[in-house]
Amino acid sequence: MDHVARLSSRDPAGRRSDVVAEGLARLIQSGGLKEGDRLPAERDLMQRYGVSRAAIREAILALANRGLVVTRLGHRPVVRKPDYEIAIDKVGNLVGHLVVDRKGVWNLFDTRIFLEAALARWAASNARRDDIDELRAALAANRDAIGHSHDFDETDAAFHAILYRIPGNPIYPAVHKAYVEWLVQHWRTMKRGGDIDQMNYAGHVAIFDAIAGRDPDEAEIALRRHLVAAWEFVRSTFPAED
Amino acid sequence: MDHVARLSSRDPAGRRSDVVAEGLARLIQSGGLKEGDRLPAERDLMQRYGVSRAAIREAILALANRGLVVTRLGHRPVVRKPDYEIAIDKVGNLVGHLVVDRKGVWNLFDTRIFLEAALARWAASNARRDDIDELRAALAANRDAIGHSHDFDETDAAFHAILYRIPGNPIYPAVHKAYVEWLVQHWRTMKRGGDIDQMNYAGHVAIFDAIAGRDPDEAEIALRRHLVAAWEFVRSTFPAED
DNA sequence: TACTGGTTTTTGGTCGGACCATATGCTAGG
DNA sequence: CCTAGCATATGGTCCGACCAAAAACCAGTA
Repeated sequence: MDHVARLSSRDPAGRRSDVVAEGLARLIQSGGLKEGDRLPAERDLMQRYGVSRAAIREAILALANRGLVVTRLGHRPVVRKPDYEIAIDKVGNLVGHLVVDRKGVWNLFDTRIFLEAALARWAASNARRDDIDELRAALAANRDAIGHSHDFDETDAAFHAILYRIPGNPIYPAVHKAYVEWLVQHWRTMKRGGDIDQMNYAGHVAIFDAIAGRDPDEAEIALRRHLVAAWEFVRSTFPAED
Repeated sequence: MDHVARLSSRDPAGRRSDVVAEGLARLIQSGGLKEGDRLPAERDLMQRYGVSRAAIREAILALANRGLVVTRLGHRPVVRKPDYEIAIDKVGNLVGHLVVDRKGVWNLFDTRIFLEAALARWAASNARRDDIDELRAALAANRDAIGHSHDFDETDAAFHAILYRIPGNPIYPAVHKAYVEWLVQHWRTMKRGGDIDQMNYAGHVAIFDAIAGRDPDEAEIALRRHLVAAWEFVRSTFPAED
């Protein structure tokens, strides 16, 4: 009944902490520990699993690194079921380490252009009436924010976010959030005037018109043009190279 | 200035292990420790950072969980510069925890269809001569493998992999590798005969013909048809109908 | 010289106990 | 009733020790 039997001195399963982490992970995803539940104290767990507290701590740390629990000092670890956003968030700090050069950032930005172009195409073909209405509203908000850098960035991201939401797959919004987080540092540094906002807004208008006009090819073209122009600003944040 | 831990002696912004991990991570990405290098022994690090070995161990474990180092028993941790494949691999074992139900798997498979359809479209428009040749060769190998389940799976994946390689962005192959790993468990379980292979091969032929014929719309349609059919088999591995 | 085998050293993995820092809850005093 | 303060719970850190696996070393042999 108790699958967390004590670990014998000769265990084929690798590190103790891995065994504990695996057990706890299974416990969580099997529903034995629901989201928000606090898992047992370290001193309890070391008795249940028959291992030292160090092993327990390393196991919990592993879970925390995977995003399955959150740890606060003085608190028991709290279970947090992983969703796509957390998953991509976790890989985010890794990606942040490898988009340090222009090539890395371009690879990332390239996939954004590619994915978002496909999303624009999809929207042009499959967007529902209220999707279009939402885009229209976001576009209006974006226009009203021209000249106010912070607000414009907000409404800009909001407009693009709708494209990621239209297919109804929760993975896309998570990816979008990741793109914004990864790339924001590369354009937040540059000063810009209302003319740039004007240009970006015009790009949004073109995208919207194509989608509302149910023209997939034009939607893709408009979006590519818009993002390629945006890339020019991102690349300008890098020192001169090839 | 943001998430970087301050090294102030007054108020350590985080746990000691976090400070150490951050320091080592910075050391790695700054090139102080090149790929393949073995970082100092735990007993050395505890002296350098002036913290206990437990803190060092937790720091190294954190790095290992992030994929920046690999640890083997009796070995010093070996630096492994993160690449896209590792990044997605890391998020992979997380995703594996949340694609337990059909809805989760469908969300994932849906993105694959979406992305791969866009890739097929791209290939139809932008593939070079040798890309086409490679597809043709992969198609032939796939045909010859009909009836041999294992070989067919191999050549099947190889054919699709080419689509991910054509844009020349290393992120796509990494994503493909992840798809295969995440989804393989859901179709490896089902028995199938040569007729299924025949059907899948026919799908590949249709995709290739459309790409070679430079017909983006048809390429996307053919690929969607192919993968939607494949999904039917994936879904059949789930017991209850909802 | 080159190989082979075992011995010593290095190094990660584990353990137990202790102390500290913080959060929570209980309790006594206003 | 409310608040300050103490007791408790719990995570964070440290120490010193031992074990096991891998590596490094070295002597003996062919």
